[in-house]
Amino acid sequence: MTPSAKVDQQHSMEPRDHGQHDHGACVLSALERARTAFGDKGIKLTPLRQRVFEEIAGSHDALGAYEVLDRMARKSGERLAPISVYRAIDALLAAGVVHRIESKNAFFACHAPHQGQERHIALVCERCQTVIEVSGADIFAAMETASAACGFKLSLAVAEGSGLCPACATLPTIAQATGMVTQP
Amino acid sequence: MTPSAKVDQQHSMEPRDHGQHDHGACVLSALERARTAFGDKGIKLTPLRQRVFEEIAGSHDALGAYEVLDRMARKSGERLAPISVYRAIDALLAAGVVHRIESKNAFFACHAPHQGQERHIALVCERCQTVIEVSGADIFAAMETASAACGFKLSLAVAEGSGLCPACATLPTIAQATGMVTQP
DNA sequence: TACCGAATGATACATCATTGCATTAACGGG
DNA sequence: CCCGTTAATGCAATGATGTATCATTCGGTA
Repeated sequence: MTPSAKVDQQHSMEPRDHGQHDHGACVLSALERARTAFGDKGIKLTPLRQRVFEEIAGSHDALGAYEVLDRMARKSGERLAPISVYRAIDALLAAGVVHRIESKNAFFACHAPHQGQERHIALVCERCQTVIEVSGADIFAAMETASAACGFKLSLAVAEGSGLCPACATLPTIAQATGMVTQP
Repeated sequence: MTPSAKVDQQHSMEPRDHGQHDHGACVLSALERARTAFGDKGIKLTPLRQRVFEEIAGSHDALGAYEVLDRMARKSGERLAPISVYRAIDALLAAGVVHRIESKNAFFACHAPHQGQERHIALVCERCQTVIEVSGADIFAAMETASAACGFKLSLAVAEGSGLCPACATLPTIAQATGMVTQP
């Protein structure tokens, strides 16, 4: 991790990088974990799937399928059919290297592997869009308890949140401080 | 779905009826609560909003916006524009008399009011589609705890589940074993 | 009356996701 | 090596969900 990181500036649209973060290295390690996951599950990490994964992992955001499509088209000049991206995403979901955020119809890459069987929940920053995952064992246990208490046999649980990530939460609220909001 | 079928069991116009359940009365009381909720919040329960609410409340399912649209069109012969339904639903959401299920892009009516500030979670039956709500205080508390533990300032939490409702969970499973099509 | 704002209507478009079928790549057995 | 099977991809169309924009109506009210 060289502190003199050559920062990838090509994604001019993202307000990424509060805090410094070796993005290249982080994507590479994600890719390495993906290879392992695919290997373990006996699914093939094809070039297309890898490209899609890199696109998703290369943003810490949750990306919609069409956003992935757009970004890949911008890079390669060739626009895939939506179904191709969806199929690739299906494989990535099956391998467990990306997850879906139901409340956003979008997908994000695990950047920390889920060791063991522990369930996690996704937290989406409303300001910088970054997605982080936190352990959700207690949450899912509580959902199970609440369901069982009324006789409901829970088979699938969804839990996700949005708000401000640690970095954004501690930021001074510039707009308010400078009074620059034009309309109340 | 076969359009030829006279009886579209799942989405035909009414009676559901696991156990006995006075549907008319239940919709009326939902409507009464809706009136109160709209009054309390200073929002108007217009005829259109009421029609949409009746459609949603008249099913214990979660309905998609287009499903509401279809049902209303079948009844009145006039097909609204999608936006009209979405606007009505927005008002119903604002009044708190319907909720959205993120994982289904669908909406359902509260059939038991949320007394006090208590948060609830929706549980959707995979067999009969009925939605029930259960208290989710522990769940949301756990989400808050998990978020706070990593410095995330949670402002919106989504938790929902699917599985088998009490009625369906206790049904003999023979039907599944024999591959028979079953009805709620 | 004239005006204002909220609600609705109407058209179009944007976004999310799948179906069906044709084509190509990958791989193992003759 | 060829062939057959299966997985993966390409391609066109369509379904499903949701929004932007602008026009119109309607109820209150100054």
